[in-house]
Amino acid sequence: MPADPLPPLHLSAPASTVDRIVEELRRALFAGEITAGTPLREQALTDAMGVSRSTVREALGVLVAEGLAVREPHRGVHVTSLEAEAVHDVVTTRVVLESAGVRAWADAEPEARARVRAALGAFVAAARAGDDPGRVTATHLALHRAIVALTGSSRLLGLADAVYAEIRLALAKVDRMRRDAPQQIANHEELVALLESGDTAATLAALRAHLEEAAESMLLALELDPDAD
Amino acid sequence: MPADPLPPLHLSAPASTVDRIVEELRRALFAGEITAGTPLREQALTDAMGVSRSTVREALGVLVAEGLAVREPHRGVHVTSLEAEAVHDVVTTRVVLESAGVRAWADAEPEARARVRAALGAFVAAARAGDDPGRVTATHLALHRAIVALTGSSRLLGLADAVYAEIRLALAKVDRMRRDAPQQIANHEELVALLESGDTAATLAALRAHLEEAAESMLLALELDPDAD
DNA sequence: CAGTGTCGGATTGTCCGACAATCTGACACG
DNA sequence: CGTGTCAGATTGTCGGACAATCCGACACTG
Repeated sequence: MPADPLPPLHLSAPASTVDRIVEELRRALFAGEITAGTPLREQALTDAMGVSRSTVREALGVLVAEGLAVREPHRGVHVTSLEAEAVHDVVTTRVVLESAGVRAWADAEPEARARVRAALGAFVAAARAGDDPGRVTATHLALHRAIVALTGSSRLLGLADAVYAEIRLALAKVDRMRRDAPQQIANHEELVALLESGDTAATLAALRAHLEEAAESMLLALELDPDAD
Repeated sequence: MPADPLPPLHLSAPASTVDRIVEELRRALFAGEITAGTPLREQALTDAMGVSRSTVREALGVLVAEGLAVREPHRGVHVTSLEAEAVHDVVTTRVVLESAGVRAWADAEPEARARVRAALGAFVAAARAGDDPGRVTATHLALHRAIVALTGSSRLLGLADAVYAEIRLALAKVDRMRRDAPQQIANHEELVALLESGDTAATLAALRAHLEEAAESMLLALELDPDAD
């Protein structure tokens, strides 16, 4: 008998230069060192980071694919900025995508449901601990993502990710200045409780209300935002 | 008199080289000229298409971002297998997006509703005339697109476009070999009639049935095993 | 002065050639 | 039969180059 067939192991490849550039840009974005709307010039980044323009271009492509930046032909790449109108549009989109997840709750894989519960737990823990605000935002988004994942569709999840990427920056700002963490926790706990209850209509209503309220907070955060605190 | 303030016009930028490469690769993929799992070598594509390797690399990045191909570090990019599972996934996604349009019918802008009727007319005309099969597919997709547009959300429309881009060529193949044009016309006319009737539930059911049937045709056209759950 | 044509610098899109790092398969070796 | 080694193929990154395009300033016209 062969001893152990070896447990499944996986080795993460050493980060490529492109990955490191993307990572650094992401960090600067979320830290607020690069504000919304700022153009990301290829030559400037090339000089600043000591890599070739080809590599910078590829990194910018990744950022654009993630929705954190936008590319306009012959005009360059600039950091995604949310207009008020866009915020409402995002709400409409999120309502559609996440409602699909809510409707799928009953027929969803048990693991998918378990992942929603786990995501809720992680979010509550992070929000209660009041750690790293970035971590709160990440777990918050992860919860909403898990709801979309209830549909079991990788494409829907991908579409949702595109939307989340767009609002991640604004949401991070909201989470950073939000004083009502307990209220947020309660809202999400209620949402999941409604899901578990099986009352789809009520859940949908609560979801829509929650998303619209979140949009309000985002608009507020975006407006009364001179710069550093 | 103060002439018209000019209606909103938009000009589509001429396709970049990268776009044309991506388009050509997509075509080859759906045409079966490149089978699933085939590695896409940069040098080979460079030679075959008469463009530089940098450009090919960027195009491959787009394909990977779209999920049509996979990149493994230092090993290259290879075509993902368009499994039957993917087709079902697309149906789920389309049902969610287009159902949102159906639900929005009552509250939609009158122009948006008018555009659905116009799209239906164009599709029926093209299908009846049996013209250019490409035109049939275009008007067909335009109709479904118009339904999503009922939501009034540019983002939802953008997400739908991403999905349509992925299936456009497969759908063209279906439209080309489909002998049941009259049936197709009837289906879509019924769908819009249900919309007009205001019976949302019935419309949603018809939509789902239509999309699932379309998926069957697509699987058939792609010669895939229709069984996957 | 409003509107229009023109010019130059800045920036992107694409191309080319190069090289190190890494992967793959074959082959020799114990 | 398993292991070490090596050459070729392929990718990742670099640097430089040039045309196309965009942007702002400026001169011109009526």
